[in-house]
Amino acid sequence: MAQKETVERILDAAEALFAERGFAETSLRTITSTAGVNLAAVNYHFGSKKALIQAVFERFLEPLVAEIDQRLSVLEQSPESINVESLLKVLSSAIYDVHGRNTNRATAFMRLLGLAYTQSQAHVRNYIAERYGDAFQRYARLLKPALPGATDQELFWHTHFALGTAIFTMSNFDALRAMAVNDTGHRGSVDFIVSNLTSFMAAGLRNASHDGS
Amino acid sequence: MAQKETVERILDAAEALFAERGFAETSLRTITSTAGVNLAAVNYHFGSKKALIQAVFERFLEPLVAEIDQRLSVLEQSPESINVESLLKVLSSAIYDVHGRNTNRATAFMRLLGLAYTQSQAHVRNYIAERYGDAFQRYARLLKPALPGATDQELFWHTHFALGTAIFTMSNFDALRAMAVNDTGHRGSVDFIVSNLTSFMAAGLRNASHDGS
DNA sequence: GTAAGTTTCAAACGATTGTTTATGGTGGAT
DNA sequence: ATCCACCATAAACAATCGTTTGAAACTTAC
Repeated sequence: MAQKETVERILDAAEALFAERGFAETSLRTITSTAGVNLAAVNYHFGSKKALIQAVFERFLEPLVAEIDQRLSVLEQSPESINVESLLKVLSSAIYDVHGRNTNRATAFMRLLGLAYTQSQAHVRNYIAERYGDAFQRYARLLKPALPGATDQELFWHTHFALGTAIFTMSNFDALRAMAVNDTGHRGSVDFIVSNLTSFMAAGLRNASHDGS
Repeated sequence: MAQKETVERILDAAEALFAERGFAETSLRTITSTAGVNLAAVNYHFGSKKALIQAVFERFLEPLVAEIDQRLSVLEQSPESINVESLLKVLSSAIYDVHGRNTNRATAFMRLLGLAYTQSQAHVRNYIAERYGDAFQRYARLLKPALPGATDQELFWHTHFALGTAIFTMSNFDALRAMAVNDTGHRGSVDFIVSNLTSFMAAGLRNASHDGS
């Protein structure tokens, strides 16, 4: 009866529970019990809870970064098509491609990315920075000529403003959608939200530099 | 020797520690020991840890919301001057006025606001939503005519995109400035960053609706 | 000075946490 | 069948958590 490996069942349960409640708020016992495995299995297969957290991130970041890297290479082959929108599109469609139409997993992934920043788990941030710093640098190098007229200082801050917009939205995705139902009557499709988010970020990146101050 | 009341010393320590590490990651024992009070004092004066968290929020949200409310009333007296920039300016200058040039406390305040969203403490979000929902609604009602052409759905999401931009930036203010020194050689003055942040948010709010999708 | 009310204090409580141990079971190779 | 590496299991471990307790210390009022 196609029993999943213990390791994968732990990763599945941990991913969902971490996304739902955060790291500190999720105990190994709830992870192992929803995974249907023994408590000691986590420490046996991963070594520690911290290592489990990193394993969860590695499992979904690895294919995502590979996908982004490939798409950037494609984009570089026709440099005239490189602009803010196409660069942002690389990110959103990479996410979409990796997780397909499994929106549950996609939103879990988004929340995890947000938690990586906001939950003060230093080891997670260090791990991500060390492992995927190069990919980020490559992206930044491509973004720079797409925003002519911006100083290095402005480029830095505007990039992180945009990053913050995306991460905040992602990490509160479910809560925001619930509020949207209350306030507007519509939950908003993922496509609608992502498209609006991209527009917002692009407009901010483009026009912030040319404003008053 | 002007000994602060126990209650205030607990609030001071809790505010700083919560902002630094989050709620679940901060134990009552570290709070009481850095405050120099007995462990039982928290439960004696506040009743529980949850009540302490809410008290921390109440202490800094109360004067801030009052300040914002007053500034909105002033703005409403000359309706022709209501636009995206002036509405954003209300928020930034209200924060500046409440915390003065005490940037330590201002950034702690911002991180707390961010944590209220990201850390999955439902009781905190419920408390804030229930207590300050009206103030938020008032702001949204003023923002709506300042963004003509946007549907209710777009207005909701763009507002929260902008909110996310600000909260993310502020809640990682120190870390971002440290990175800025590495990447650009400049730390960036508070005025420079706030001004750029405001421009970014205004541009996003303004132009997101008129784009492709 | 005594009594009542309020705050502080050290100590303990029960519950939960991540981790470890010691025991058994399983499947494949010799 | 014997051995061995691998994995699962139940139980216990030590540490930490929020909370409670009961008595001591202090303040206030008469």
